[in-house]
Amino acid sequence: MATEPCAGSPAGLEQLSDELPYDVFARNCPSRHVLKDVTHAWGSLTLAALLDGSFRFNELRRRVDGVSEKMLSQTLHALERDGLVHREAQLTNPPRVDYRLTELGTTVARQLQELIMLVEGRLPEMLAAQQAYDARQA
Amino acid sequence: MATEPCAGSPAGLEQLSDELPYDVFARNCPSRHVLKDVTHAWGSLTLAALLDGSFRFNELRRRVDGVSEKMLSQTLHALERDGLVHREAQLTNPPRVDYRLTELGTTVARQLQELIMLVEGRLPEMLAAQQAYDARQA
DNA sequence: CTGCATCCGAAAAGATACTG
DNA sequence: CAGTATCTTTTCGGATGCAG
Repeated sequence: MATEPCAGSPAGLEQLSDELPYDVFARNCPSRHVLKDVTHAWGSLTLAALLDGSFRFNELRRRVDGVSEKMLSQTLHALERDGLVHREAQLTNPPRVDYRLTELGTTVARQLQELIMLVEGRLPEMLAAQQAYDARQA
Repeated sequence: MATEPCAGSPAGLEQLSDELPYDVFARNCPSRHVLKDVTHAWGSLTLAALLDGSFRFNELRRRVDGVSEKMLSQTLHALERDGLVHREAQLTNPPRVDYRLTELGTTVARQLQELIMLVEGRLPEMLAAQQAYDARQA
C-alpha cells in the first residue's frame, strides 16, 4: 500500500536529499503528508509546546494561544496517528486526558524547536525586510 | 507598529523558549506569521529546493512537484518579503527571472532541511504508527 | 472536564485561462 | 517565460449543542 517508496520527481531530476527512498519533493510521497502535519501551523506549535512536558487538553489550548478547540483536536489526532504524540486517558470522573510526546515526537519537536528559535532570533531582520518590501511596493 | 515585542501568552505562563522578546506561542506575535511562511507546505519545500542553487520560476515549479502556478507565485512573494529569497529579473525577451536564497534564507533553509531529513529518515516508523492507529479505529 | 458532531461564513488552496 | 485573474473546491475557525 503506502509502504513502498515513492518515485522521484517526474522530470527525472536528481534528488536533493540523498539516497533515501522517500522524497518530499515528489507529488504523492507519504513523507510529504507527514511533513505537512509536522510543519502545519498548529501542529508545529503543539509539538513545540509539548516539549515542556505532559499537558491536558485545555492546558494545551491555553499554551497554544489562539487555537480553536476543533483545530487542536484535529491536530492532536493527526500527531497521534503519526506516532508523535501519546494520548493517555483516565476514565475517572471528571475525566482526565494527558498528551505527551513519544520518543519520536520528542526528536521531531526538538528539531522543530531549533527552527523556531532560529526564526525568533532573526526576526528583526525579517521584519525589516518586510518593511522594506512593503515600502518598495508603495 | 509591528516592531515591538509581543506580550506573553495571556494566561501569564512562563515562556517556553527563553528571554527572547518574540514568542510564537502568543496570539499575534509577528514571529508566528513568519514561522507560518517558513513552515507552510509549499514554503518549506520551496526553501529546501532553493538550497541547490538558483532557479527560474518554471524550474522551481518542476522541482516542487505538484505546486500550482498561483501557489508558487504567492509563496515566492511571501518568502521574498520575509527576506529569505532574492528575486532577480532580467527584462529580456523572453523574460528571465531567477530566484535564490539570501544568506538568511540559506540559514533557515538548512535548518528546515534537517527537519525534512529527520522526517524522511524516520518515516517508516510514522507510517507504521499510522497503520496501527487506523487499524485500532476499525 | 474532555471532548466529538454539525452548521456556517470566511479564507485559503487548486485548476485553468489569459496577458505582457 | 513569467506570472496575474478568475472560478471552483477545500479547509479553517467560531459557535453552538451534546455525550461520557
